[in-house]
Amino acid sequence: MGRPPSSKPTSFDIAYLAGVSQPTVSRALRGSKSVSAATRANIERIARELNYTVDKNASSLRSQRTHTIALLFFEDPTPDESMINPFFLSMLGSITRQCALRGYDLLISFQQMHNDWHVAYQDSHRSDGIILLGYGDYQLYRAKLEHLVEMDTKFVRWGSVSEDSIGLTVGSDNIGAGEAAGAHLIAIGRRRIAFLGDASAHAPEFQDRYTGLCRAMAAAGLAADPALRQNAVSSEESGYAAAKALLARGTAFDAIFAGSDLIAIGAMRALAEAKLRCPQDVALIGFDDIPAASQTSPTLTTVMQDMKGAGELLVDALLRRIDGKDPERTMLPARLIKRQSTAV
Amino acid sequence: MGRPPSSKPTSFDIAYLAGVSQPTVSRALRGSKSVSAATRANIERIARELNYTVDKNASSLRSQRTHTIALLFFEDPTPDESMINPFFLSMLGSITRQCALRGYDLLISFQQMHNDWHVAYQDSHRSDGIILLGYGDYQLYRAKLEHLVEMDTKFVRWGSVSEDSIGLTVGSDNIGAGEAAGAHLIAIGRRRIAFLGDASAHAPEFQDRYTGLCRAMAAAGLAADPALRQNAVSSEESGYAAAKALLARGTAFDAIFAGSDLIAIGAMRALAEAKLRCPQDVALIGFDDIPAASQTSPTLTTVMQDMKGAGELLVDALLRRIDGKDPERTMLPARLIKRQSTAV
DNA sequence: ATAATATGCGTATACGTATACCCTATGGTC
DNA sequence: GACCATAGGGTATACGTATACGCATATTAT
Repeated sequence: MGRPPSSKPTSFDIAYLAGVSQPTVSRALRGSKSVSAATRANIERIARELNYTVDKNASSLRSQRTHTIALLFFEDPTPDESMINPFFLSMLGSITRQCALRGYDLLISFQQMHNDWHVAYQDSHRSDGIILLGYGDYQLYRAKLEHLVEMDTKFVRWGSVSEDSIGLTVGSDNIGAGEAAGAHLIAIGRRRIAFLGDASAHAPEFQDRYTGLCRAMAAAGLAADPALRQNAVSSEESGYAAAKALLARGTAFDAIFAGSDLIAIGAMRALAEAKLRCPQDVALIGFDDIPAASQTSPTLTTVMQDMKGAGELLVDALLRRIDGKDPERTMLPARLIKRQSTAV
Repeated sequence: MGRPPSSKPTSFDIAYLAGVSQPTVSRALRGSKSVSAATRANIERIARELNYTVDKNASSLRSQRTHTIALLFFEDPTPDESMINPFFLSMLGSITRQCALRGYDLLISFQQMHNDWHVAYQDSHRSDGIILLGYGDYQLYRAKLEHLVEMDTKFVRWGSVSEDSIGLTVGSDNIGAGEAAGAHLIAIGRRRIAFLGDASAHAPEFQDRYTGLCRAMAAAGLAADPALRQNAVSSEESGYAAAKALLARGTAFDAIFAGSDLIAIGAMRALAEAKLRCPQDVALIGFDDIPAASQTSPTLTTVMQDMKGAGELLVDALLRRIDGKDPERTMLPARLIKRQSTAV
């Protein structure tokens, strides 16, 4: 048989040159121990010379393993279509790297929540598993998640770990972080601590942060005043409005713990307008440590989530799940970043 | 033959249920016109009922088309491994969306420049084409690019379009943008315009921006003074040092065009230290419109590149190249954003 | 009416790999 | 010396799809 050296080399080409059969080539390159060292070395040499690479499609088809992970971003329908939540973007780096490290390819896709992504990715053999990153409100597609579980599709998602979970969830220790934030405020002498953040089941992370705050207060013998809890979604506008509402209500407070930095920045503006000094009159803590948090005046004390660790943990957890094992760990510690807004 | 309905449905299952042969199913679902409307409708109905999706691996293997694009990020080896250049990240959104729109999957990978990515991606049939995003210095892997061309691998990269290109390049109209920046400075009465940016062939974008500036000056009957050109790489430190050097040299100037915002911000600091007012004494223009540009004091006039258009154009150009056609357009207009640093 | 198309589909096969199974030589065991 | 395990690797085949080809029937042209 003539070997046309022009076209991409296959395992047959190598087999021919090495004087063995094609399966032997496959075995040698995949590390099967039923190939002699000499044969394997020879095959590897020839493969290198020919610039041979295993055809991923054929390999995946035969083995039913793609060595690929799909990353699905979910997004609110936003006017500016090219925006991505910077918070999740920062995870992308570590996810990519962790995948590469583990020998997996990474497939990326943005999804509107109403799409049939759960069908498209479960059966088309594009990936061995799925990572879901979204805006937290998994209630909206609970049914689809349940469908994934039913079809035994492997997936992990980023979210609130303590929540009654569908499938596997990885997330920051929001309760612990909230507790640390509360403890810090108490340590600087604050007693009347307000919380700004969505109280509904649609935002379990916010719930957890509030729970942590309450826990810290309880530990200090304080009671959380329900009147000091004000709803807000994660935006500057919403934070501004929430702080305004709180002020209008007239209930006294000497600190605010905001569910996110955006909320905190909005609140900061409301405080300034009300001629309240931060931190002297009202100390302020945010969450996320977005870049703007170190640019505000005063700079914002906040909680930094370990995005690098998050990406790695998501990948690790998913790979364990794919291998039929259970992940050891799904919660990540977060770190309090102390800045001027709590420096008294 | 029994149909085990438990396992993932294949085209054979559909064929059986529809009473046709498997190839007919394939033809029907791929839109071949040699299938009757009735048969096609029936097949499509059954496919929907079974939640059937085409097995991507088998399809790609047979057709030798993956309908997947690989996006390769190149990065300087950086201590913080999870950092991604935010500039390229902002392109990711539009690239992803454009891929989805065109029915392509997107494979993402970070690469160190020394790796053998050119081998791994050209032959393993993972993708039909490659998008390369990096830090501009393609000289460093010129050989690998030539290898890609030689192997007839389809790829596009982001960079300086005017440069003597290997393969297909998409980029902003740096010359036009430089010209616009120069024209603006001249319009506000500036005559002695300094340029901060790398003059070597490693930074063709900077070269182009300078060329544009010279062109604008020439159009106004002015000559660019070579003494007012100062080397700098894209970092705040380097911009600071470059401005310092310029000031130390004592050559008079009333404006600075910086090759990037980071350089401009560094220069702004040097000006402040030298007790020079911006823009009154020295007007300043940057490039890129990074978020910080609107936070500086004074806010920074700069050039905004069309990242959304860039992503779309990269994908479009690559798909045309894959189809054997040549792209119509590879250059994107950039837009001058006027802020306080040139407001006199 | 007969030949020339076209329509709609079945038959056979290829894509490149991985694995179940089988076979042949060794070498050691009793 | 008959017996069995083991190493090393060949044979056959499956993974699920897409396409070249052929073959009827239906349609039109002549």
